[in-house]
Order: sequence, then structure tokens, then C-alpha cells
Amino acid sequence: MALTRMSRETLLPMLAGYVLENGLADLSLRPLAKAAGTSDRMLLYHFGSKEELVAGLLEYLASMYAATLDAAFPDGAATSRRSLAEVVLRTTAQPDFAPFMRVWWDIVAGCADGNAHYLASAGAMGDRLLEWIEAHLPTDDPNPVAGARAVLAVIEGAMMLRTIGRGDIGEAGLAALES
Amino acid sequence: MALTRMSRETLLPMLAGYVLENGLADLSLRPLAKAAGTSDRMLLYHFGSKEELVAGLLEYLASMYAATLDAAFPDGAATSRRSLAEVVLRTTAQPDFAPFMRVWWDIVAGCADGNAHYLASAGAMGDRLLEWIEAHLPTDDPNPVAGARAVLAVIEGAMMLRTIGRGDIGEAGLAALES
DNA sequence: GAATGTATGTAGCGACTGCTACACTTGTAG
DNA sequence: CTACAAGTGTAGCAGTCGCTACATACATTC
Repeated sequence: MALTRMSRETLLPMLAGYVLENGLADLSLRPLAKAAGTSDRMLLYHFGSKEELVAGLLEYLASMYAATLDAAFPDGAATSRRSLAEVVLRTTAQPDFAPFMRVWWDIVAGCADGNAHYLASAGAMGDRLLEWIEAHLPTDDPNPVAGARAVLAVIEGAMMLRTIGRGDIGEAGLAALES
Repeated sequence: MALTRMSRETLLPMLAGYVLENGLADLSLRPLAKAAGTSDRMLLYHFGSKEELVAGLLEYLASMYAATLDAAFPDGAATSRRSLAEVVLRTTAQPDFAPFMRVWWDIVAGCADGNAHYLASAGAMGDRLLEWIEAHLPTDDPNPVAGARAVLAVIEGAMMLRTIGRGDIGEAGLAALES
């Protein structure tokens, strides 16, 4: 019997795993605790309240996302804005990415609800992706700052369209990046 | 005391009003019924179950959205793809539109969750907006089919970025439509 | 060895959830 | 006038929610 002491740090990865599988919208403490091998009582002990737990979780997910980004996508500069967008879109379409996408839209919905924690995390993740895009644009891109924003907007739109079952529209929309 | 008989048809507008104000994610029957001047008991009587009620609600919202679209946006063809996107983006940024946006992201999150009702409604709304865009492109657009898809992808991306507090990125991303 | 602070289990609170049973009133049709 | 279906109020079901009270372990410190 490994009576391993738990802390926020040891718990967060397991909690994140559960959330990635079950979404963030209907999160409740008891099943979450069970999945992490503890009790709702202890989650509240470590985090103080559900709200603080979710806040910590979002921060953790954002850092996890930042760490994943470089690993998930190939290195080097793309040959064009459009091909860069295609790479990102193709990668996020992988089944491994689906859980993260599901949580992502929960976060966006939370932002629309005015939740400050959600806004902070979503903003951080958006900024992180923008940085990554800007760093991977073709080296001869005439305007990397504007280009990265154009690529990001098109990518996010295509992702949303894919989520609502209109992936074909999103892919056709990539043509916007042809200059 | 107007003991007006209620039916799905008379209820739906009030239910939609409540949902637009309170979101779709945490919808529960009792407050919803109260807002509509009835009881949870009667909502279930008229709709059979919460799931059917929500399905009817989504259908109603989709039709409401279709009807609103033409009214909300000015008539006539735009002068460029970009200016068309700007009009849509500016219009959806109006405070009147905020409730609908909030529900919209709830619907998208529901789609990511795999809910078929949500997928059907979201798809219908996406298609409707695509049609509207295609009809309002500049008359001399070389490829309206592709152009509408490009505009839609950029718009939706910009809307999402605005929702997560990165409206500036979205606006800069409109540059993708400069050809 | 006593005291203290950290960690954990059990049990339960009040509020809320979708939903149902049952009785009652209506409006309408025969 | 009667019969029947549609509509509605009251009450309550079993379940879940976040959260708390209380008792208890254990490890460290004095």
C-alpha cells in the first residue's frame, strides 16, 4: 500500500488527465477525486474550493499546452503561410488531440460566460500559438507579425468549423492565406 | 388573469429568451419554467423530456438566427471580401449580439462533446451564414464559392479570438482576406 | 512523552437535479 | 348531461452537488 502523500503538484497531472477525458463543463468533485485516487474531501483540502481547483487546473493545462506545442509539431520553417496552417490543422485533427479540443471549447464557452480564470488561460494559450506560428513562418515572409495573425485567425476559424461538422468549409477557407 | 393555454409554439420564444440571457450550458428546468411563467412539470408535459426540449430550443434558435441574419446586416454587395468580413465582425460585436454569441459557444462546446442535436443546429447556422456571405460578396468576386469560405473561416476565427480577449489578433487577421 | 500541525476517512448538511404520481379543474364532444 | 382528454397544482421521489463537522491517524518538534 503506497500511502503516497498528495499535493497540488502530484494531483494536477491526474486531474488534468481526467478533465481531458471528461471535459470541463460538467466537472464534479466526487468522480474527479475517484479518478485521482482520492476523495472530494481531500481535493477541497488541497485546493480550498472547486473554483480554486479549476483555476489551478486551467493554469496547468495552459502550461501543458505550451509544452506540448513544440513537441507535437515538426520543427523548422514552413514553405508558405498556407502550408503552415495546413500543418497545424492536420496535427490538431489527430485523435490524440481530440480531448484537448473538447476542453478547449469548454474554455472558450467559459470565456463567453465572462469567467476571468478561463479568459486568462485561453488568452495565454492563444498567445502561445501565435508565437509558435510567428516562429515557424517562411523565413522570407514579408510581414511575419501580420502573417502570424492571419494564419491564426484562419486556423481557429477552420478548427471551429471542423468542430461543428463543417471541416470542408474550413479547409476551403485556407485559400484565404494564398497571397 | 390571462390563463393562456401554452404549447411548444407559445413557449419556445420565452424559453429562447431565457436561454439567450442565461446560457445553454447549465440550463435547468425550474428556473427556466419560472421565467416562462409555468412549472417544470408543464415543460416536461409539453416536451416530454429535457433533451427534447433542448432539441426544440436549438431548432428554434437556428430558425431565429436565420431570420435575424438578414435583418441585422445591411443589404447590398460589399466592396471587398475584407470589408464584408469587417461588417459581419462589427455587427456581431454589438452588445445586442452578445447573448447570442454566448449561446453560440455553448453550442460549439456541445458539438465538441459529440451531441448530435447541437451538431445539427450549429451546422445549419454555419451554412446559413455561409450562404449570406456568398450572397453579399462583391459582384466582381472572381470565385464566390471559395471566397465565401475564406471569409467565413476568417470571421469565425476572429470571433473566437475576440471571445478569448484577443480581438486585436482577430482584427489583424482580417488581413488574410487581402488578395 | 506531550504537544502541534499536516493529512485523511466517515458522515452528513441543505440545496438542487430531472422526473413522476395523483388529484383536480377545465374545455369540448357525443 | 355525461364522458373524456387536455392542462395544471401539490407533493415528492431518488440522486447529485459543493462543502463542512468531527474524529482520527501520523510525523515532527519541544
